[in-house]
Amino acid sequence: MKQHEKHSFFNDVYAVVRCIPHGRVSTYGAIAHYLGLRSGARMVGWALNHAAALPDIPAHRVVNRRGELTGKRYFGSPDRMAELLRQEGIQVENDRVQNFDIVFWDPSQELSL
DNA sequence: TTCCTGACTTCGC
DNA sequence: AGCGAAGCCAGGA
Repeated sequence: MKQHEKHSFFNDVYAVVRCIPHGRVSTYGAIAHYLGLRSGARMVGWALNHAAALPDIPAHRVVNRRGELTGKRYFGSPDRMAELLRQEGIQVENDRVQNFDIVFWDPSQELSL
């Protein structure tokens, strides 16, 4: 993959994450699938890791397919990610998003481009 | 160059 | 239901 394409992939991930509505969450796999990657879920997390430095990327709204806060250890404080979600009205219990099927936001279903 | 690792997902037992 | 292994792609050593 060329440098320009990688840059574009990063931008796409950031754009989708920025579109996640307040109080909703999405998953790595859903974003990867929306971007056309077969199993690029790990790449989404990898891109988000680099996006952690950017303040306007709500990376805390991206969890794994079971609603688990797998990326919490990259938010500085261990409970930072859970607190950010709770501030948006999302119930978090034992590092898991409650009512995940309700707050789940699928870009390929709700984001029409 | 090869080998290992990872904010994941899916399949099999 | 829960756990382990494989598949996946990109970067770093």
